[in-house]
Amino acid sequence: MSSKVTIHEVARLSGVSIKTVSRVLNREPNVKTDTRTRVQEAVAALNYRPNISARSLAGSKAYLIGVFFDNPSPAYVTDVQLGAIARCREEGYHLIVEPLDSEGDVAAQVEPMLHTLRMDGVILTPPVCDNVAVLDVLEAEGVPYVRLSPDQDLERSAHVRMDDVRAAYEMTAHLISLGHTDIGFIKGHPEHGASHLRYEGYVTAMKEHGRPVREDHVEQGWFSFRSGFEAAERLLDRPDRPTAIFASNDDMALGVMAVANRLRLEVPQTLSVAGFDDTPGAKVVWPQLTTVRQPIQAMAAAAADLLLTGATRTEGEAPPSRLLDFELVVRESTGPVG
Amino acid sequence: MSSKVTIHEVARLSGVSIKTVSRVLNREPNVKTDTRTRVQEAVAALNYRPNISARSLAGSKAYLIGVFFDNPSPAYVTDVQLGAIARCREEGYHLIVEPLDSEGDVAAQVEPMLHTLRMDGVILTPPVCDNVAVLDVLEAEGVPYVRLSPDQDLERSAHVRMDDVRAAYEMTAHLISLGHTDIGFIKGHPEHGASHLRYEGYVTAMKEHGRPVREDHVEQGWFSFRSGFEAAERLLDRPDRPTAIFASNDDMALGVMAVANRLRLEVPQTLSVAGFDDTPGAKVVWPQLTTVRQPIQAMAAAAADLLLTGATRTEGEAPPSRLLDFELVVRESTGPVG
DNA sequence: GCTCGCCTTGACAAGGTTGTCATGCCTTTA
DNA sequence: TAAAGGCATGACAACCTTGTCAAGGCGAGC
Repeated sequence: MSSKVTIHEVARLSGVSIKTVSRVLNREPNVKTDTRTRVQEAVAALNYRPNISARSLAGSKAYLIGVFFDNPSPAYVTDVQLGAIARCREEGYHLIVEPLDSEGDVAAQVEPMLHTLRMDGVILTPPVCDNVAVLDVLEAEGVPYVRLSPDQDLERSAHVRMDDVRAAYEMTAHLISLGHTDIGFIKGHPEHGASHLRYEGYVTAMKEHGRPVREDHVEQGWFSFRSGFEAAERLLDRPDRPTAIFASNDDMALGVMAVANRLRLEVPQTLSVAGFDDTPGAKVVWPQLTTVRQPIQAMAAAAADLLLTGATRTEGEAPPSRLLDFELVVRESTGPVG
Repeated sequence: MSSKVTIHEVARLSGVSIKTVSRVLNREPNVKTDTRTRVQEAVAALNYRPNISARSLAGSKAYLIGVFFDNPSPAYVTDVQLGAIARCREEGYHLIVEPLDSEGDVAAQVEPMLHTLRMDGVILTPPVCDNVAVLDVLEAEGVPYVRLSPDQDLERSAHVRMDDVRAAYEMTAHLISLGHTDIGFIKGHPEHGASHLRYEGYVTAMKEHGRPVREDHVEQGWFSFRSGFEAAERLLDRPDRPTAIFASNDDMALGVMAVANRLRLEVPQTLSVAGFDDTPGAKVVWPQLTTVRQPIQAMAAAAADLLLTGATRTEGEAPPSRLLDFELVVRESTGPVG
């Protein structure tokens, strides 16, 4: 059993009042350096840790940040958690995870948990971050929130995102620099905002480099392995096939690789393949996939930071936002035209 | 802003004392049905939700279950969270996630968080679940915990696991039933307990079916894609290669598939490949991988259940444990001997 | 009819921290 | 020199619920 040391004992040992100990713990101003030091020594000596329940009952803060998700990708979710925790720990905050069941009434699930356990802030990942009902509840309850890679209504709240357009532009430019002219493209799920942005980057890069965007070299996909596989079959099983394919995400790119294998097309000698997201699967394939890495952990950390510093509390001002840099990860699936 | 309704107002509206409302909320016995109903109506009318901080300060429960992990597999971690949450929600508990940095002093990370935020229980995933220092801290702090798939010292605490031996046995039997005689095996990381169990299942099945275990058809791997790839190169790049390979996990099995592709061996016509774990990657490969599914969500739910029902509070008795069933997932990567 | 004991309920303290307000001292300003 | 204001600190209430203990009512057994 742990000996529960209270603030009382720290006060007694350091010879000050409870309130002063509290001030030191909360880094409040107006405490003599001398006193502050003495208290800190007592805290260390007794191995005292404030009781979080008492804290949040008495004060306004709960020392809890929520992460709501409804995201099918475990890798994404875990990265968000790791990034958020990294920042939260510095301030003594904890992370509470709330998977949402998108099949049901999401807003109805959110309301009780917000009500019971007053979190100091919530991080929303796609696609929940675009669920208007959830945002409404959050605002009604007065809980600050930050959205990660939101798709719609950017001005509505604080958010953190990455420049999908430029990333897709640079990946396309990378393929062009390898000598490719006919670069196929597989679009993502049409209802996912990133799809349009990535396509836009591809088109812009092609045009700026004087490459025509051939209608018959652009296929619609749905972000799934299968849809990538099928799109690749249509693109590759004919004589005038492209020498490179840029898929809007890794899963679809893996589908392209599978078709290439099946058709006995050497990657990257005969066909270059590029993906987007740098999922774990990108490394679990041979050859390893060239892709774009989203700085997910950093984005989540930035979101936590906005929450912890109170940057979301803007009166009338536009909500703050952060735009983080992506990283082009060039592996073995792309190479010069053979 | 949400109107903060207190238990006081519920008491006033229903015409009973605060304490009686509390009794109803906590489903305590000895409350007249009539009274209970009246209180419940008032709760509903006011949309009252108890304040969790006040609850845990006054009472013993914190309504928080922790999940500690240090697991490189996002899919695993997410499944654990989903499984645990499913059970926790039923009882109004929340999940607090604490990724541990295995590079540092893990026990030192655990102590403060346990001390600050008194969780009612903790779920430990591999490999943290076998970290003796962490278990020591947990016990010193008097926090109940349940381990998932622990490897050592099973009797030390409550735990939930799956029968790895039998699963490996059945996968091997499946391959044998398809007509395979020379079945290669790739072992997992030697310091991971599951490795030995899975190998044991393989050996037992081979022997019971009168198949010899050829030393040169068993390779050491480390659970990584690369190690599977390299092991497969050794197994396959020779005339007397096996007609089937059973890898101790999916990542290594995917490595095998990559080598097969490279060597132009048709899967499953020329070579059958089986994995273990049913990771997302198993479906993102062509042909899709035959593997063993661990009921991770169910295991986590069982762990949460042990915690919530107080089953871990055994006085002198042996700690409780649960053994869950696995599932053989037969997909396209295994087939009859060609 | 009386005692015993169970069921039902309520009054009150406790739980550990923060917020508010008051106090005393020291420094600056007129 | 006196007044004003800032700094450092402490006393005490407040936060909202649960645990403890006592009390009243009622039925069963003798």
